[in-house]
Amino acid sequence: MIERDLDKQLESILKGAEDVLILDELKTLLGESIKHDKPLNIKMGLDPTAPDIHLGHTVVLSKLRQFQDLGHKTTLIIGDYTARIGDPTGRSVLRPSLSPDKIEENAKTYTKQAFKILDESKTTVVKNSVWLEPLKFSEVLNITSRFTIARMLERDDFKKRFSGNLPITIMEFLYPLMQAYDSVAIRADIELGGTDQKFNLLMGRELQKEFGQKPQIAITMPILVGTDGSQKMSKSLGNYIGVSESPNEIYGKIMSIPDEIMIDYYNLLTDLSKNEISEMQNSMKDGSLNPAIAKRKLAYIIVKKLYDRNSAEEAENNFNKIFREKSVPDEISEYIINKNNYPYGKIKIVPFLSETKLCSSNSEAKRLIEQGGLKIDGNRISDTNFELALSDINSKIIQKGRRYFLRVIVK
RNA sequence: GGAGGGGUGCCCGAGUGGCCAAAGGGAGCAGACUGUAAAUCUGCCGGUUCACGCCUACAUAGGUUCAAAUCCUAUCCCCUCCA
Repeated sequence: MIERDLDKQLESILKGAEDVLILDELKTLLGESIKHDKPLNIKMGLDPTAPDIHLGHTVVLSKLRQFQDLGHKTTLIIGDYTARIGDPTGRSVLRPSLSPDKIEENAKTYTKQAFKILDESKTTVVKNSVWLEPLKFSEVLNITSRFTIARMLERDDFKKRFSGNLPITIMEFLYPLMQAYDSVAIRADIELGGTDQKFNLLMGRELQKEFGQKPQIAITMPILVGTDGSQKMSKSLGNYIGVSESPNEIYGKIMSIPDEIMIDYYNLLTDLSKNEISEMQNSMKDGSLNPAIAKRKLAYIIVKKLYDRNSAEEAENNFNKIFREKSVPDEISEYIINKNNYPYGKIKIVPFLSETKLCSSNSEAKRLIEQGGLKIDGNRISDTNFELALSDINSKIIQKGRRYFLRVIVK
């Protein structure tokens, strides 16, 4: 069922969006859709170039989800064919191409993870190899004849590479056209993407016109900044939060983002209304709301979104235990010692730490102790020659720094 | 086909015969501080050794030298320009 209230639809659609091309067309389209009770076809593409998706991807996915909640039809395109080329967007160098096997594998985990955000029952998933693979060369020529090099070079990244004498392959030129053809193939009414996708989304409009279709509306979403607070979230920069990471991990990583980007996260990743968010922003500014509290709430919301209420609560408790009360989490992984391996009943601490993988080498273990980062049952150990006595070590907790715990079990 | 540039530690990147386990930055780890795993400050950041040291490391394989990331040779890979 489509949401009948046009303004309500608009508010939801526009929240967080960077750009809508073209807004008036969108209004008309929504109006007609409501009038005829006919859902719109919303397109979003994902290229399975890596095995996991992260919060950055979920910005656009969440927008797609909103459309689902508004009663529209959504199509998630798995760009298995386009992934073979690799989207040149924002790239200063040629991407390495991926093997079909790898792509296939990635596609599986991608869709699975995307359903943490999307409503599976309302999503049509298709691979674009379905229509791109069988295209004849003559058809490709037909498509390519409609665009000029000059038009392609309007794109900033291509322009930079071109003028900087960096290579651009013809294949890369084809990428935007392929994505555009996806829109033709599924007769998209609206396509969603990151701001960096603007060019590609516009190509879709143009190609649809060439094929006698009504051009799609392009809605772009801002690029999410990574946990470092400065660069876009990406796996290769190591500043990402993966959607399949554990609740504790996600909660903690959110807590580690700089305060300044919190509002962005609220805007792009939560369902809070614009008003609620700006209220929060003001309270932080005038000092009535501590940023730490706002950040905890954010972390909670995101874990809840990706998992469920229970996981979010557990993650919160865990965090509080460790960092606020500086005590020990409820669940600690165990390390089992076989006492037969230690006939003298004593274990040297340094090799023990590397054996448990708490430290990656003896030197690191030694450093840790010298720097005061090791505690056993809350007592700081500062002697690198310390020895554990098997007789009283059972079920004691080894703590590295603040966040790593291990319970020792003697058997 | 020809000419040229380059491959350095987890990543980026400096280093052109000894003072180099290799500047600087980032990431990571630890400590202090904090109603945050924010910010900030401090320390650490190849392995092994109590330590002197030793071992492994600057694409790969050889060579020159008392001494090589740095010079030579071959090989592999990447990039640019001309055609």
